[in-house]
Amino acid sequence: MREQIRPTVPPVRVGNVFEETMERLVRSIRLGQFPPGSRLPSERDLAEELRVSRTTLREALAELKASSYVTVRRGRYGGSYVADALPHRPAAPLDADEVSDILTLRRILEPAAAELAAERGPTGPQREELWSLHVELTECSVGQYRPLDSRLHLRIAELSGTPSLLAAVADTRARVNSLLDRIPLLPTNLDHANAQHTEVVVAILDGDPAAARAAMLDHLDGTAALLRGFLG
Amino acid sequence: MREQIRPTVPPVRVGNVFEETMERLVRSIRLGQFPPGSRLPSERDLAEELRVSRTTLREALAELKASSYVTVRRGRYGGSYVADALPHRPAAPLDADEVSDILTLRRILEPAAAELAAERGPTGPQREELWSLHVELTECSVGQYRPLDSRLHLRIAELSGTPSLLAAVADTRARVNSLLDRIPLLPTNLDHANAQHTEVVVAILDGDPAAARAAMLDHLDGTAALLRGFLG
DNA sequence: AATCATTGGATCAGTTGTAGACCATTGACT
DNA sequence: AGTCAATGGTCTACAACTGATCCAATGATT
Repeated sequence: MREQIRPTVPPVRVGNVFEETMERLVRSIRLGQFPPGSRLPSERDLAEELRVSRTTLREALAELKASSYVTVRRGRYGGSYVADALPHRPAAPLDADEVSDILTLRRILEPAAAELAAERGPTGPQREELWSLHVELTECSVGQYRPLDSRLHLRIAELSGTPSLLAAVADTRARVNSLLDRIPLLPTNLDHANAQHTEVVVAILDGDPAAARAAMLDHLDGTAALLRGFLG
Repeated sequence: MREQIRPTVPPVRVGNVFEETMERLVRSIRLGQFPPGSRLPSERDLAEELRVSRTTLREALAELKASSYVTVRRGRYGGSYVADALPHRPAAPLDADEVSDILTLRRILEPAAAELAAERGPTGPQREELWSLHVELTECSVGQYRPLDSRLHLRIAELSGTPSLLAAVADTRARVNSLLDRIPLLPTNLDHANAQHTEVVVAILDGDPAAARAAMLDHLDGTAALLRGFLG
């Protein structure tokens, strides 16, 4: 008789509400969803979006403030403002299996997203925004590169017109970011990445799905090689 | 000045713990992770896996029992047993955007999973199990088809050797299932699907990635057309 | 027939998270 | 200079969830 194989059922909840909330916020900031210098929604609004009590949200915000992710100002027109340069994270050791897992999934998702974005063809304002995001990325300071890079990639995924794909890309990108935090950010690589971004963006604007996919694949394999290199 | 576009931050938690637990169990059962007739882990074990108190888990199980997903027996060697034929779900109206969203993502993930599975090449026991799952599917009763079908697809995703991909496939498959629950299960389609499954499985066993991807794509587009047809 | 480990069933004190009201502060606007 | 709406800061009563203990039932094993 065949041995009964039962994949484990993943936990309903990881950590408590406070921890999850905290993680969500850090993630959103590192993904460039709230770019450096921008303002978070008011506590009341954010709590509602996250479906969390304001009390709990405030605990998380206090933690973010303590780790200097944000600065908080009171009064009307006050709020929580994202720091201009994000704090460094404690570097955990790289696990080869995890690296391979993340990179494999990303290699499936992002080229498909770029391809779909090119197929759909962005509207006028979307075209301008996509290009300006790219330009902003080439001009920003090194300390702001990662979140703005993520923001560009997420915007492309959004242009695929497939919300679930965007969510999946955001998930993997958050994980990739935590890997990238463990290796240095070299100017040479940035130039290379910027050139590749140009290719991807142009292909999307040209409505050339195959080129968009190919350029994205090329781009991803670049950083993938970089990451694998740091595994020894 | 460019209008500030801020994608919404998804909720930290959807529903309360009870509802989430309940949903997880229903999902696992409908995905064939606990096939018809099989036994769930003991309440203590399940609660631990789901990271939920036994109290809450029991509330969810009580609900499952009430909707005749499971039958419960007391005493040693007792436990919760999955029903032989799963209950029908209330049919919500099909939303065209949601259908397209799910099908698009699935079309990205599952062919990639099949391709990777073929590339890797299953080990001896895995080969036998994969084939026997397929055979089981061709021989089962109509009431058991959906969960066993899902189980086969998940097993293929698992053979990709990429845990995150498996998780993503499971997610989309759960959503596809909820769509499929709204359209009838025609014997003609089943025969067709079984033939396509054969192609996919054979390609994987042959270690032919391109064929595996192509066969899976073909298979998915079949049911996709079916679903789109029911949108009018 | 008796044993007993394992399972579901029930209860309760303690902790975590929520909802809402209210206060304190700020700065654009009049 | 004064107003006031929106924001962060604080507190409290309430609900949800936990974890721990104990009870009741079952059936393979002896």
